[in-house]
Amino acid sequence: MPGTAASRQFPCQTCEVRDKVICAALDDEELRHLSAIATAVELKAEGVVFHEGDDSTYLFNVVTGSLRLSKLLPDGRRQITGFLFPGDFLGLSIADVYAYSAEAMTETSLCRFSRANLTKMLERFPKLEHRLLDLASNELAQAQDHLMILGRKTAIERLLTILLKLAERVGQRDSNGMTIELPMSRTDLADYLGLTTETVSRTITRLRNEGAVKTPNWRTICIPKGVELALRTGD
Amino acid sequence: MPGTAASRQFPCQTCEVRDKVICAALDDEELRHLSAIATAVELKAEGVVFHEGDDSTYLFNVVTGSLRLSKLLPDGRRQITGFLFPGDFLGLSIADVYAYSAEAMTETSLCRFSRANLTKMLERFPKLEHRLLDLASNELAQAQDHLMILGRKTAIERLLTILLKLAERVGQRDSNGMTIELPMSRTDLADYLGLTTETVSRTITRLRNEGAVKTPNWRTICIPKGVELALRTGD
DNA sequence: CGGAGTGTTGACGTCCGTCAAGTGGGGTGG
DNA sequence: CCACCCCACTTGACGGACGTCAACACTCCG
Repeated sequence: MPGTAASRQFPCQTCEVRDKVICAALDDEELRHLSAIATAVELKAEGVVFHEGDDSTYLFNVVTGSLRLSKLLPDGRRQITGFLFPGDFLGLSIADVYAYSAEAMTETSLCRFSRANLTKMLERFPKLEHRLLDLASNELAQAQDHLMILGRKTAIERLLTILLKLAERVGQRDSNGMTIELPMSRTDLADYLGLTTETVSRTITRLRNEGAVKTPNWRTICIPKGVELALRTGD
Repeated sequence: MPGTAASRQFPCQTCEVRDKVICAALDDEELRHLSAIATAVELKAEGVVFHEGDDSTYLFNVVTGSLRLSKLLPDGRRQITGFLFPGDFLGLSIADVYAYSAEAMTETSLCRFSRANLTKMLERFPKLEHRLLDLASNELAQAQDHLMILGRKTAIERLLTILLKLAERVGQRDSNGMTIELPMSRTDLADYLGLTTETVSRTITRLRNEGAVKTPNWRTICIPKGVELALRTGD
């Protein structure tokens, strides 16, 4: 019966990412405790979560929206190390400062934990720490794929690789193939892929001319069904 | 008194990396249990620990020596994702297969755990899992630095970055500056830095001509004291 | 309608890759 | 102990992929 102590709803129970990120490791009773130390954070497009070098006071779940993680060289050169989407975790760091900046690419909502509180939860629920290790291992594997992109792939291979990866995260499948609503600018893509905006633009044009993709507008990319299959099996 | 049950030595107690890797998280009593599931593994130079795609049955501590981790594209292009030295941990993977190959660059000894056994230990000693998360976070931060190298730095910057990093891990400091005994070939360096052996060679030559390094022989690089300082402060 | 921002296209330059020919040091064997 | 070879490394000549700089196009605003 609703309203009784045993069945009262708390926010996490109805969360869009209840079965992802760190929450997936906990049952409802345990999640109630985690819920108590969580704070909702809302960000507009281009809003800053934290800067490289800030004290790493908080950790976050991504609930809705999209983020970019980036590092800067002193002269301004930028490398984007990852794009985050709902269900991703943010803020793992052994040092006491963040090793990268995190910015919203679109309107975004996060679930925030203070490091101190979360550490206590980890001690209480070892399952949580196990889940974090899984997430970290995943990130590590992704980073290694990214290293291969940057170190050894050509511009066109880089672009196709990330398009396929984005298709898995944010793609809509229909009878014609995949449609991707890009949350990021050409500059963001370039800084992720180790290229310039001009090269990204030229490469997309080349793909369009070859019939590999369609671009109804700047932020939308369609991959026809046949092409997608060919790509997954290796060109 | 030596020889009694309470004080009997077991191998881990005298291990060179007792205070590093995952063992640092445990006291002597706990370490005794970990010791029971560990197997020593010895490798010659160029020996293979495992291949990309193998079942990830084991995890390892690096005790002595040096390893390279690498991924291959179908056409043979190689990206080295990391170099490992004593105290590093090897084998973190969420999937049931390794995401990269691991090969010894020099004579190497490892401490091997089966995944199944180690998982049991993690349940028994949450401190161990916490330690693994720390190690994974560290690796993640390293991977992000590596992404910056590959995506945004020039050949000479790439080389200087890795030389400084190697100096920290395997460098000998004396009155003249740092001396690095490189465990890896030019090809390994190239595949780590996203370059070719020719470019690595030319870049080292250039550094030598500019007086930034000395190379008594192929595998030895010296960084004079003044140069090292200039590099750390940003050229 | 006009301006600003993002994306595209073009002309040209450059850094690094490719291909090929040395060079030198360590190991083997005579 | 020396001669030879092998392999890793170096060096040179050249080319190409991508970067740079600049002009232009499209769209979203007011």
